[in-house]
Amino acid sequence: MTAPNAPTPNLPAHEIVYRQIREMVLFGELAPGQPVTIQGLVAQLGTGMTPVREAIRRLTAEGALEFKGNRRVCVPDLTAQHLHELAFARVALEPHLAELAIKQATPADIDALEATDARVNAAISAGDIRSYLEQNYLFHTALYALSGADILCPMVQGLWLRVGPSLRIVCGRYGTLNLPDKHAEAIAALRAGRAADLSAAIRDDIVQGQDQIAAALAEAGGDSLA
Amino acid sequence: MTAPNAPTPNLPAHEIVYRQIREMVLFGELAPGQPVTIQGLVAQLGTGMTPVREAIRRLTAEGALEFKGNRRVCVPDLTAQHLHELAFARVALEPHLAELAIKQATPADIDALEATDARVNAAISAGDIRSYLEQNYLFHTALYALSGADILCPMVQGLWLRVGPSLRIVCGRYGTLNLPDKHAEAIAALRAGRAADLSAAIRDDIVQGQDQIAAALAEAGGDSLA
DNA sequence: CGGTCAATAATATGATCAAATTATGTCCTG
DNA sequence: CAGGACATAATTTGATCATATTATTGACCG
Repeated sequence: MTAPNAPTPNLPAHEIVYRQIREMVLFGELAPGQPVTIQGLVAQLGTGMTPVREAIRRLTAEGALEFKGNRRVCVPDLTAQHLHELAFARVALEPHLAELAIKQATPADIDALEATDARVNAAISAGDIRSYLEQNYLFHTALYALSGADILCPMVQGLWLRVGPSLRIVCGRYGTLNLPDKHAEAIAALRAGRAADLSAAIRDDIVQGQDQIAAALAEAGGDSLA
Repeated sequence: MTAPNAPTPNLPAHEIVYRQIREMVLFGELAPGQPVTIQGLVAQLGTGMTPVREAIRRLTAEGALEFKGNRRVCVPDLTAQHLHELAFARVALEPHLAELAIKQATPADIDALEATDARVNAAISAGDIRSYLEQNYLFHTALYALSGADILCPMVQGLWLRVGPSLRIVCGRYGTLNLPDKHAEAIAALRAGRAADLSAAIRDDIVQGQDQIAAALAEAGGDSLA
């Protein structure tokens, strides 16, 4: 009855809408500072306004969207201070999740991560920004998910949700050439069971990426990347 | 037409409802594992169901409520692992916020904190659990707010939102006698400008509190406090 | 003990109301 | 006479509610 590509017809509409808008933010379809209107999303996604409202509330709570004063919602525009806070939180949490993951990872898990990293490199070579953002996100997310941390993983995903739009801007402006890639070191450490090395690789990856955004922001002058 | 106690008629209803439910969770009016129905809240709060739906989505995103499979929402029941994750995140973030706060705090700010701490102690002496939870939350929140960290502060508040219900259970079960109170040390360090001491005091406060919950959970046997 | 039916609660749509922003026109000033 | 600013009106947008639809739960009957 349903089309073959309807894997989860039981999923509520607000969940679908939430994921759609979330991907728009994560992979840069919505730029920082860009206003987001409920009715615009209703028209764009072809659904009622209640699911859209609920999705926006959720994303606002996660920091992916921001209440801009008078009932106006937009994608947040990061300041240097915000970037600093995000870097601190990421360095505090993500290496720890990686260390937890090392105890749970099976060889099959590591192979899957390596395959994802190959797609990351392919995207970098091809200069495909969208694909790079997706696969890079997938690499980190999949690694952390191995930790089985029910609370910390969603927290970290919230941090990525805040960094996403700015990362997109930086990639679009300076290309995918000198992007951070400590993934190979991370995978090697994961295979060898060297927790400290894995932790360091992830930390370096984070710091490099954040430094690039910070540099772009400093070059842009003001508080904004827009 | 409206009652005299309508101080903010301009605030949207979903915001009001959100804060009401949030306080219920934070201060233990809703117990862990307790199911939360939309219509129950509609009847209890005397509002429409749309604001209630939006508030529930927001709280679910923050981890204060949990989607329990079949479109059922309830207050999460912490396992030992979840408690461990929360303790890690709190220790990673809250002492840092305290250190940031020390640079911004004015004498008036510190006096206000001391007044709040006095109310914490009064609540402990009186055995008033609800007041203790409120004032203790207020003490930490106000301290961290001094840091001016727009991203980290809401993150930490999300952590408190998850701990709240369990803390209430523990207080109700074992009383307010041997609760952690490193607040005096924290205030002294804050006045003296000793960042390391302040950081240590906050960390000890967190660890003691979490250890109490962990002990209660271990005594209860299973994964649950309920 | 299993299956079916009814009741209940959540999901989702559309309509209505209120608020805000934008655009326009007029008046005042240089 | 021209340009800008303020006030007002209109359109756009968000908030809320009432209602219909659907799925799940629990009970009752075979």
